[in-house]
This record gives sequence, structure tokens and C-alpha cells, in this order.
Amino acid sequence: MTAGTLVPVFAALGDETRWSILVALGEGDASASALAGRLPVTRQAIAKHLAVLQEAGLVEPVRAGRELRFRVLGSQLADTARRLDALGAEWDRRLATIKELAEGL
Amino acid sequence: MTAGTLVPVFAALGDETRWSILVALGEGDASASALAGRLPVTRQAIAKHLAVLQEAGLVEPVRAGRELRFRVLGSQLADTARRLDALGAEWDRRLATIKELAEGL
DNA sequence: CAGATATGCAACCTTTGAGTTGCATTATGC
DNA sequence: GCATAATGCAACTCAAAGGTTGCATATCTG
Repeated sequence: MTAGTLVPVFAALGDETRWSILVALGEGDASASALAGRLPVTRQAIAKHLAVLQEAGLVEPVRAGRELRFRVLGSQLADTARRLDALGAEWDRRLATIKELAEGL
Repeated sequence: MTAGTLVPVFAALGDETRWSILVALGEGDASASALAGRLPVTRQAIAKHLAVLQEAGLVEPVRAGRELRFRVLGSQLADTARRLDALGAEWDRRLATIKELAEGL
């Protein structure tokens, strides 16, 4: 459970358009074509973003007839949040210890 | 408190080299020059990364004589984690509601 | 003061990533 | 079966991002 699998997730979350997509999916599953109707980019661009998000494990494809809808995986976000919180806490703790040592406590 | 300020943070966290820097800083404050000794990139590259991290509020500069050390801000990570968790939870909740509606409950 | 050490700045190269257009393909629905 | 609506794939453009080298500038330390 190193930062290895974490980085792609953050990279995926580090783009405005992808956030728009995630937010849109937060209101219900949708296909690339459907999303293209709501966002100011082409269907193909959205398809690429969805691929990135899927690779990062943030969305999941769901076939529905000839449509390929995507579902946002909130649990993955919660998971990432937990790991992030743990790291932040550890760094703070470690640096506090260093500070104490430096102050000769 | 929109996703606005959140995106740069994730963008900053979406790079392996920057993680290396953060991890290194997690073991104690350090300057760009000091970090250059431990990482396989030049001091200037590290300086740029530190600028990005600082812009995202993840590190903080600390002047120490002629040295400019950087301190990692774990609290900012915890903050980001909280927001991420809230979003994931809300999406899950909303989608669960939609599913119920779709199932005619 | 002098030399060493640290940062600051700028130009440059190269790769990646976001976005587009165009066309092929596949699967529905009547 | 056929027109339609959706996805898949490929080539291309353009800008940004990561990285480098080189040099200027400050600032300790002996």
C-alpha cells in the first residue's frame, strides 16, 4: 500500500474537466455521448477522460444496450481520502517529534 | 469551498517526483539543494516542484540563514482528505437514492 | 576580504496530455 | 433489413509541464 497506486488517482483528480465529469456522474450514471451534451468538449475528449478515470478506479463502465454508461465510485474516493489523511497525520506526528528533539526535550 | 481550490492540490499530488519530495520532507524540513542530493533530479527541477507544492499549500518555506528550507503541511493533507471523503459519501448517497427510485421503492 | 555554498532567473529541449476532426464499426428499433 | 444513434480507433495540433544547462547574485565562514 505505497503511494504507487495513489499517484494515478491524484493525477486523474488534477484536471478540471475530469471533475466536471465526476460531478455530472454524481447526479446519475451517464455515457460519454450524454456527457458531451452537457460539457463544452467533444465526446471523444470525454471518452479519453473516462478512460483515465476508469484506470484510476474512480469510475466503472456499465453496458446498457448499445450504450456504455459510467458510474462514479464514491467508495474509491473515501478510500483515497483515508490514505491521504493517514499520511498527513504521520508527517505531522514525525515532524513534531523532530521539533521536540531539536528543542532538547 | 468549491472544488476550485481542490484541483491544484490534486494536480500537485499527481506527480511521482513531487511525492518523493513530500516523503523526503516528511522526514524533516529540507532545502532544494539538500533534496537534490537525495533525488535523481537537479536542484532547479526540485525548486520548481517546491513552487508548485507551495502554491497548492502543501509546503511552507522557512528561511534559515542563507538556506531556504521547506516544511510539509500535513494538516493541509488532512483537510483535503476530509473534503474528498465528503464528496465521495455524497455521491454514493445520491446514487443510492437514484437506484431506489429506479427500482420503484 | 575571499572562497565556498545557496538561491534566483532565464532560455531551451522534449514529452505528455488535452482537445479536435474524420471515419469505421457496431448495435438498436421500427 | 435499414436508417439511426452510439461507440471505437487513428492521426493531428497545440500548449503546458518536467527537466536540463548556464550564469548571476547573494550570503556565510574562516
